[in-house]
Amino acid sequence: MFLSPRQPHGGRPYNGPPVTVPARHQLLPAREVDPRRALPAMEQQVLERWREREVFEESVRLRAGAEPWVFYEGPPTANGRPGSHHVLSRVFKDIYPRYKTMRGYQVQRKGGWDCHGLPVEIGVEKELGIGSKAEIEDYGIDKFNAKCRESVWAYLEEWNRLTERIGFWIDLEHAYRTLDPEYIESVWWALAQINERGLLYEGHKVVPYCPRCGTALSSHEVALGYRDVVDPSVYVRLPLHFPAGPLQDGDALLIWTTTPWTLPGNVAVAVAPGATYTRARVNGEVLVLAEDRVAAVLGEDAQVLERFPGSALVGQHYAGPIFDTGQAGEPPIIAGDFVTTDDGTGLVHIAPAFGEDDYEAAKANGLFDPHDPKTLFNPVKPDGTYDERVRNYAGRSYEGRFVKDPSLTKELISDLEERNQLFLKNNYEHSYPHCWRCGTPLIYYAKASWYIKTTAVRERMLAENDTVGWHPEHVKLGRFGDWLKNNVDWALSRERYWGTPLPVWRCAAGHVHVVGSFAELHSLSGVTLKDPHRPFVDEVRFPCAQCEQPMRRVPEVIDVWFDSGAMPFAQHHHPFADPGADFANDRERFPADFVCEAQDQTRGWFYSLLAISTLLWDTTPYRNVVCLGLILDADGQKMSKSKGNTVEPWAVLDAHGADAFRWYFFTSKQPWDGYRFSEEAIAEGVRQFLKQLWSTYFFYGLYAKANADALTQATDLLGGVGPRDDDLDVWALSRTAAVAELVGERLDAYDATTAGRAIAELVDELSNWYVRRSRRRFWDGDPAAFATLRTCLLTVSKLLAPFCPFIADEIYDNLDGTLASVHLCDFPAAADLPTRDPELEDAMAIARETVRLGLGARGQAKIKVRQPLSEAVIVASGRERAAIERLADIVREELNVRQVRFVAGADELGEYEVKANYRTLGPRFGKHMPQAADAIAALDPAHVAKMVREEGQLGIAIDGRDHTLTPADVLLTMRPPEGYSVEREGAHAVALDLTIDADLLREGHAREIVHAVQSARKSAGLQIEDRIELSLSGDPALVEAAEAHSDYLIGETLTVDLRLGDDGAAADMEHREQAAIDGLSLLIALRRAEPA
RNA sequence: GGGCGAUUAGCUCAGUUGGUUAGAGCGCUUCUCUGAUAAGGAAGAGGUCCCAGGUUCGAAUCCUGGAUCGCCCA
Repeated sequence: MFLSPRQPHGGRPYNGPPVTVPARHQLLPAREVDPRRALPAMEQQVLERWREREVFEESVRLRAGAEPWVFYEGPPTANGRPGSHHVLSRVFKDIYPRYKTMRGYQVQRKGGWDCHGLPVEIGVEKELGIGSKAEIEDYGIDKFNAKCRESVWAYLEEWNRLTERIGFWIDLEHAYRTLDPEYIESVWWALAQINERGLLYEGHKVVPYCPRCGTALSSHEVALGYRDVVDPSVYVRLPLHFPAGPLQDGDALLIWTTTPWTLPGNVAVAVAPGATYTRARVNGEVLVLAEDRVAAVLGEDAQVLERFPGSALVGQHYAGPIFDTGQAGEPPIIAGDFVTTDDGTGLVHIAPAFGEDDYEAAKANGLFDPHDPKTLFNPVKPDGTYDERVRNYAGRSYEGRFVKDPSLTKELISDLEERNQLFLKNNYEHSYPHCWRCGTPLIYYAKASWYIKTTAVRERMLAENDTVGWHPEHVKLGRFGDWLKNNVDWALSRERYWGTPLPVWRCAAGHVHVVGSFAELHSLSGVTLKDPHRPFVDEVRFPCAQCEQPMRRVPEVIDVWFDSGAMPFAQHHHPFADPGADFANDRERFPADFVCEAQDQTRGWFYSLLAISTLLWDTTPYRNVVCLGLILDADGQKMSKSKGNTVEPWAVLDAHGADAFRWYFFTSKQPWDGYRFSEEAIAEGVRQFLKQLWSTYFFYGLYAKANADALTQATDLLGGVGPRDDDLDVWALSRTAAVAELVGERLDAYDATTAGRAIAELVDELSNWYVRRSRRRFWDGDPAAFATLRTCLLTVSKLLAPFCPFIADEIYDNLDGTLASVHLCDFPAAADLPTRDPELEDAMAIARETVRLGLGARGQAKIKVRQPLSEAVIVASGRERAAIERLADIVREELNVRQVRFVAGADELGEYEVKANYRTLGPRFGKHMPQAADAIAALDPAHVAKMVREEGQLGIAIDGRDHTLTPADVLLTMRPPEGYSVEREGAHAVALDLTIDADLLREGHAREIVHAVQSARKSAGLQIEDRIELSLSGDPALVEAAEAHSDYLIGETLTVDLRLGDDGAAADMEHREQAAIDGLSLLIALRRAEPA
């Protein structure tokens, strides 16, 4: 039964620390409710209670042995202050685990911290006032890394505080940390596994590189250093030795470059295979270039001799190399899909060591072996100077010359000129990246780098991705699927210091050994590392198994995304802590049922998780992913510290509370669409929802206290409250059940937004309809009303628990408290919920609509609702009429009329109009729909109404053919007559009789007087249950009205002694007020009556 | 340049498989109710559903093209 305490299924009884649950009658709340309670302060108290009762721990313990539901925490870095976007992801990481726990699953939540990486290093560099790798090495890698280790935790305390404050339940005490030796060992193990499959290799990566600092720059650093510069723009002839296809003797290819220093690295020329190329004659020579570029490059006088597609050039060779570098053979023309004809000549010189497109194109055409770094032709040394191979054809060496030296550029160009290969030179102004530290122009430069051959599992990753539930759905095939389709091998290594060391050792002969555990390293070298970080690990050497030469570790550390992507197993120190475990089939640990991060993680964590798990176990590491959008400020601007438009989480929490913060994120919009964040929006949620809920809860508490005696005796309602006789009770319970079903269904679909909005709607209905219409019964102490509202509130508190865990727990604890927290309860399931009565839900909707129309009619006539009227005339028939008749009392009271009368037809109130129902007839008539609609509109509405009512069908001729229409096919609409106070909508209208006779007027006055007395009671500071002595004097009409309705007056105002028209009595009362009613004056005097 | 998403009232957002006159909240104006609610209710003002084509009896919704904004990539 719904109200009875239940054992949560799938777990043991509560056996945590002793919990004090106040002994009390169940319909009575444990504590009084403060209507103006500040929510943040309330939340602090709830937090305290959670700590005392160990509610989080217990909520997990309780489900021991139950089916696991696995959550992975994507680790944040604690070296920066947490912001609002962290609150966003953390509350979404909280709501679903809470929900699933209440559904009976066991949800372990292990926290985690990402500790390595460039952001940490940069923070330390700033702190030390240094900015280059040389300076770090001068400072000492050991000391530098020690600083990094420290600074990782700079804001740990604030992270922990914020995590607790927002109600994010996660085990921070046993959080995994990517810097721990155990974690690193698991990462090593994974790399060794990948290596055993032959998927770890050394290749090249073309990176923005500062030749002076000798360091690669991150894209962020590159963005810091763009400057407008003037570079030479040179067009170079490449003669042909053996022209073929469309090419002829004496033709030359024409290429364009703004970086002449890359020409010695040339190994090919790329063309766009689909574009049109020409042989064009200008000044007696024939040049080959894209047709689109002829006029711009050769001038208007150039003569196009022949056109052909770029593909006709592919496979031909030109005379080369451009500079004498000792390269053998003639370089080829290849296809490049990146080649455009927007600038240059449509023929692009390819130097694979100096451009990413170049590198990929050369690799794709087999111009070097990507798995053998030595085969990539790179004549530039890491210090930015040419090596001994570069010379001109006169034999002059360029060895040792710095490639960005302007005088070198001049020499290279004049060398081309001397050989008659320079076609044109001018200047080119463009934005070019420079080193943000030293100002040197950056070069794109192929660095040796370690790769994981993820392309080997690309198809597998795509197949696995297909099984993942992405939210929003479009990420699967869109952003993420697209990324996977274009997957390239994972560049794993970083030439940095603070990171998981790459466990690769190599000897002078180039033999490679990948170490997969500390034990293995010990057995090879005899060394036991206390700290596996650099520089200690760098010192470990051991003899090569093949050649006996010493093996030394390569200097790189690994990409931090590999760290975090390894968390499914590394957080458990698998396989070292659980030898022999079948991890991939361990339902308690793998795969995750749920992960949740911001959308930028598609290329970050979501990818690294999938890649690693696919490499190791051929399977996805997660089943459902929720992607969160970006938080913008109220003007749609990205939040950033420099703009000063960030919203500090603490300010929001202090002012509005965690529930309000959470509620905003859950319900203001679908989370992946991003937010326009403002405190005002959060405050609105508080007013609209949290305060309304609190106020309903307060109302319950207030009247429960006032009726404590009656409720204490009403024990029969507690065993199990079935459907009540009262329509409002049944309706409220039915609506609650309906919303509970919907909320469960939506949360199962990871749609917290729709679920939350449904809860808000329910609370609104309870507050503004159920309670509003049931006040009298609460005033009278009707236990059924209390039991109903209590059931609804408790159900709401359970539905709301995953969303707003604080207010939900406060309400539960005070109204029920059987368990130590609402978070130990089961989520309301169908079997626990009150019975649905869809017919009544429907009827109530119609009744409310009728009331709305009636109030509209009153508004038109400008007659206050307090003034009773004799009659409301309602036009309705069939289902609607039955609904309103069933709920006539509610309609009557709400409209304040003495009776409601029904008229079946329009006859008395107006006329019908008849229209076709497009929805049913459209599919039937198709193209003939307009004729059908016309024919129906031409019918006599009264006849249609009669036929529909009496026959249930209607014959009609359309285009000379007979058709039978059902009542659903026609829509009857009211048209009101002139001069009536009528509100209408659809087939439905309400008219009010506006005659106010003396009797009605007296009753209206009586109600006004009661209202005035109630205000006086309130301003006199009386409690709602206080009895009073009351004296009314003044205008005779008012006194007369009070007399005529004295029973009503006495009952409403709790008067034990009523004096009318007695000025003397008024003089004795402490509290006197002058009231004006309908322009008449009334003196109200009252005092509290002593209890008998 | 490519991929993805968004565009509906002054603002924040709903809008189910295409169906009659496109909704809510906030804000504004007027009125009103209230012994729970700095709340609620009624009425009013406020819309080329980004634009242009197309499909259809019928398009905010489906298709094509374009614009603007955002994110990611190049």
